[in-house]
Amino acid sequence: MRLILRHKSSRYHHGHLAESLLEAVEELAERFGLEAVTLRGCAKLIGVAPSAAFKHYRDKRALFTAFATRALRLMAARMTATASQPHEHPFLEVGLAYVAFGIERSAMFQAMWRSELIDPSDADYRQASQHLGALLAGGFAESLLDDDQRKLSPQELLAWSSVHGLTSLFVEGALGAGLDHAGKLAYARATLVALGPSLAGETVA
Amino acid sequence: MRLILRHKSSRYHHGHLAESLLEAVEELAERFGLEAVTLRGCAKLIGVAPSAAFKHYRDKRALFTAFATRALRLMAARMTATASQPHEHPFLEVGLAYVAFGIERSAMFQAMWRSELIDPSDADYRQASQHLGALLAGGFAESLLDDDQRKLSPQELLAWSSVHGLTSLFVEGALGAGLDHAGKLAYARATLVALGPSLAGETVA
DNA sequence: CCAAAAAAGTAATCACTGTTCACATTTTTT
DNA sequence: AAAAAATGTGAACAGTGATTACTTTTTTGG
Repeated sequence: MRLILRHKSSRYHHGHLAESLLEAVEELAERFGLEAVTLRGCAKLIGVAPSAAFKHYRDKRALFTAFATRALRLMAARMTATASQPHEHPFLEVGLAYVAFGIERSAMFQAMWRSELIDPSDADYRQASQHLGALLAGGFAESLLDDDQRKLSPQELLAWSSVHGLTSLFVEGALGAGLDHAGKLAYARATLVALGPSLAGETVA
Repeated sequence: MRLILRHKSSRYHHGHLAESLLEAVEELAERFGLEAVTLRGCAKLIGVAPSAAFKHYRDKRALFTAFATRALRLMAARMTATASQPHEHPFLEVGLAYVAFGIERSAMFQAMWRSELIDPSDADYRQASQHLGALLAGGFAESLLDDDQRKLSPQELLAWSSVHGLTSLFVEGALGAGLDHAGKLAYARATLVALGPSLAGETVA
């Protein structure tokens, strides 16, 4: 990932600072961990004064909320792309897209579920999370992070939980330490295949 | 939970500072979130100078590692207690113990999986995580966080993933926002019951 | 077209954080 | 009882998020 620095040499205005800050968050989070991401660190990486960030985000939480929002949208896009193609077992492939996104962009996956860093009243964030929720409905869950969510059926929740748990264990480092990307995905596929019997006869399957 | 303050009025030595700091971490994490827990905040809550903490823990990470270690041990104890009683469906009950622990002590559950806050080379931590791993073996997983872990069977990993994912979704706030404790557990039970067909004929079931 | 307003940057400063260090007090050991 | 070890205190340090007054650039309306 290439960071957008300044447009030309030493221009006063950066031009894409809001965008660049999001990229810096991911860059630093992937390298040093989400907890280690610092507003000043992001600003320095981009080559801008720390206080410039506050012209685009009210505070650090707003920046992370925007980062989580982007994560939700990217994940949704990936699942949509997967679902739009014909597959023998749609749930399996969409579930694997969920896992793959988590493994490949672990900082984003962690950020989108770390509620302490997110402002849930943010409009963009709410919209993105509801959109992902609608997508999961096509896969295995109706409504995500919604106040008046209908109760998912046991099979739907089981499907979501399995996929989410599998991804979390990989991302948290509790699983697959010795496996490369392909190995993790193969392991995940075998696990989700084993879920088949529990979903048989469901629209989810 | 009552915090241990000072033994008598204004005694110079606290007497149980290491222990008290761990309790303070949980207290503050449950109230304000794990990210908001501060060494100085813990010290102030106990009524001690900030620098006193460093006589018992090398740094903040060491304190959190001890906290995660305690979490692993408490969870292991709870699962052991559940497994030691006769049940019609042992996996189901042990899995529900996992979920219940996460819901009731969410700060601990979050801390034990937040690898950025943990020193994985800590001897106590390693021992506790291996012990929990051994317990999961009786339930559904052989080896946790182990370098040379054998590959879990798809069914074993599926069981662990489902339980872990379910707990995570509850703890992260993505699920069950409108449910009380009993409601969440009932929801979890229904979900894990639905996993039955996938585990049929396994030692796990 | 250009002055005025808005947008987007800077530098200095604030309170708070983790951490260290020299020192004080208590407890334990010899 | 003296010495040593353990466990506390208080004052510092650099790094953090955040605010403020100010500067520079871009956009806009008569």
